[in-house]
Amino acid sequence: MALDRIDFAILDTLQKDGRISNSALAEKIGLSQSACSRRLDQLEKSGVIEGYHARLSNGALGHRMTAIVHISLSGQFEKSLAEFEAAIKRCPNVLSCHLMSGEYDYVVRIAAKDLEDYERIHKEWLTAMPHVIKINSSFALREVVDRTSMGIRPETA
Amino acid sequence: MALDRIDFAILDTLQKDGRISNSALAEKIGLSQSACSRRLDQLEKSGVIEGYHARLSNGALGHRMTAIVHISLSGQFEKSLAEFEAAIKRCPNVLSCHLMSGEYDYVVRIAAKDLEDYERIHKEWLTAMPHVIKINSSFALREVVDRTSMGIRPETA
DNA sequence: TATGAAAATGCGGAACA
DNA sequence: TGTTCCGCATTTTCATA
Repeated sequence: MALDRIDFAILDTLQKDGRISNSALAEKIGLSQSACSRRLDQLEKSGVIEGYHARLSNGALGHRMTAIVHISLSGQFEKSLAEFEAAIKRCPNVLSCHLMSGEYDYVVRIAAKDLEDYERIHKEWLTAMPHVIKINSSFALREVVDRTSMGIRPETA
Repeated sequence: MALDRIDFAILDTLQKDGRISNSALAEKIGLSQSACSRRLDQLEKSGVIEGYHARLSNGALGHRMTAIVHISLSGQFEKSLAEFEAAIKRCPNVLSCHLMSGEYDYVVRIAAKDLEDYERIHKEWLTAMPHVIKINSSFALREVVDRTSMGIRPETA
């Protein structure tokens, strides 16, 4: 799907305010309401927009600690990977998880209330996952940036 | 702010569908439209809901590669950290960045079109940031989980 | 531009301390 | 008796054909 600068403007706006009304969006980017609505439909149907989500404050919900955990499995067979991934998806404290090249198999970001809570998660979830042989935990002192998608650069929008 | 199970149900729903209408939300959680709207206002004003965002497909926008980069600075003075963080915030390819305890100072997640694009980002952005003395890049083979906030567990909602 | 749907707001009433 | 929250009705705003 080919995107033009108006599409990028729509994406940029919706990335910053996912609940903006169609009429406000149309006015902001200088399009009629109907044209704006049609483009939005296209962007959603084509999969460029995957969904809309409320961003909740982990802190306000009592989760003030972020851990970044490097995990290795005992083997890299696809079956082992699939079993581990199914398990990690079930853990509600997992914010992100990537299968990696390099020294460790997975990098996992975890939200916890505090160190005690992290200990629980480590014990009840991480060490209980199938095929895990090595777990290396680091803790975030500060969150500097956190977004799900790349910023739309002004020069492309 | 004290949250009850109705609040958790609202948060859970909005996390999954950030553009749901107030009336649909009210019906889903079994509340009148006005009561629902008031609670939502409160959740927004109190900071539990930080915002609403469209989730864009990095793939559909041409960014098919995710790198996880560990970065060390030459000193951990607050001034050095602040200068580095100001610089990293300016890079549009940065998805997340955390100041860490442990061996490396920062863990940074980066979106790139391909390896060539990553080389450019590495050269133009990462090595150009102030106080950086060590950069260690790993590449994601697969994204298993990616969310900004913790899942609301059914038993709490 | 028109029509119906949805959101904001004000008011009354119930539950509870 | 004061506070908090629900629900209904009105007004205004918005989505969509």
